[in-house]
Amino acid sequence: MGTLTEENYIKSIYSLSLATGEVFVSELAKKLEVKLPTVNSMVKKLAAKKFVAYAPYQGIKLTDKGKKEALAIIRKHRLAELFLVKVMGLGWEEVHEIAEQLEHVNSERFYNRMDELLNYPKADPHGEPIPDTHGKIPTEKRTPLSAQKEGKKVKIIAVSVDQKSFLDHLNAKGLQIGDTIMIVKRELFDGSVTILKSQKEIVLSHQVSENILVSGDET
Amino acid sequence: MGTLTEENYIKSIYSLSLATGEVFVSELAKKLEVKLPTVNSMVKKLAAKKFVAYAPYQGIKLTDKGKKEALAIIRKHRLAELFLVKVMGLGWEEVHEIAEQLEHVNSERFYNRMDELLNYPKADPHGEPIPDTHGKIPTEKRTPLSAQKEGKKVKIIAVSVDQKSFLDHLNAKGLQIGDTIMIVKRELFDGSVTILKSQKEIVLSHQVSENILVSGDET
DNA sequence: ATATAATGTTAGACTAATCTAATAAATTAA
DNA sequence: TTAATTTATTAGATTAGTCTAACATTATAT
Repeated sequence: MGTLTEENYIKSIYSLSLATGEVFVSELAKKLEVKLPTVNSMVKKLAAKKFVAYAPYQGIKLTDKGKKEALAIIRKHRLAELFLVKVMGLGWEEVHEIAEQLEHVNSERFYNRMDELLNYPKADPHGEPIPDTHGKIPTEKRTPLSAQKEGKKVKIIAVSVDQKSFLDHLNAKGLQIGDTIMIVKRELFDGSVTILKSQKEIVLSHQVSENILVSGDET
Repeated sequence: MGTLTEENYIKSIYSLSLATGEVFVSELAKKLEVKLPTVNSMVKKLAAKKFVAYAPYQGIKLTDKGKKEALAIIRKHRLAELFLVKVMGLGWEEVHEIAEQLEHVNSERFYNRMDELLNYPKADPHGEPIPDTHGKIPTEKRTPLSAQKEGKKVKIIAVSVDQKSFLDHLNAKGLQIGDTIMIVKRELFDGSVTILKSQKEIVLSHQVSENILVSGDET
């Protein structure tokens, strides 16, 4: 375990490097809302502690140790979110901020008890998978709603953003994780998508539909 | 709200100054496990922020602002402890450490929801009163078990220490908050006390009995 | 292929929280 | 009532995390 700040860097490096396996100083600086030199010196420190592999002017990569640390934090964050929703009755759009704080609580007991009370859940309220104590992530095929063929029937399994404004929008449209929907129409002009959920048509902008993840393959 | 460190200083100042209304630099240093100059500079900072009133070589006193802050932190700590016991099923002897971390979580929503789920409780698992959102503390007359007359029947309402070793000891003796007991004998020699709880005699050392608080007046 | 733009690094300073060593004030004891 | 002891303060250094300004490298665009 590192400091709170180190944990936040590791978490961000993890999520930003998911796609390509590495992340650049500028991306991290933007995400963490600090200046480039700050990231630079922090990354050197994380490298000294063997959380990341890094050479000047190259991308930053997590080591196995760093990945393990990242997954431990993510596990805590997602368990906390689900706990806040299921046990404490809060809304999925308001738990992210609280979980950002709870994820730094250091207590195996606290988190293992949560896991137990929630009956070893596989995903958080946004559909994101919850790593187990060994850092193992349950995987399920998922693609953006925006990439689905017209006529296809799919299940919403996750959202790829957890900003309150976005979740509020989904709440307003009456959409949630687990819903089965049918793709009615994809507009070429603006990329908006019309879907059918229990007899009701719902129109989603491209920006929204690309952040809704559904079961199954790409088109 | 101050920093985490400031919050810990304010909390300690509050508890150490409960009896006399003030606390000395050396006491604080001991409690917080830091050196005197560290406390000295921190106290100057807290004074600049109007959390404490302080003049060199004098005792440290919380201002009204400081008291309010202290009570807000204590409220969060005690709610968290009770929540961990009642909702999460942890033991009263293991929740203190976790609550020390949870008390710094910044979320009205989180704590008010806890309060609601616990049905606006008056005391934590150790019997300590829980301040309300305005910092008001429910009071109840309480005196150490060690100061009770032989033959008296009293109810255990709190413990004045929450070290795991002490609570483990009470668990082993089968005593808990809410128990009604009778004082059988007070030994003059070593101050130990023999009590009766549901037909069973239990012997408690002076050190233990002075940290068990019971209903009612002094002898 | 060189100039320009974008990105990354180094140097040096700042704040928060801590420390040790030296000094000062207050208290206690002779 | 002075000396010794305890307690508190000041001065100066250290580490973590941040910043700005200056410089260096890499990428991009004529």
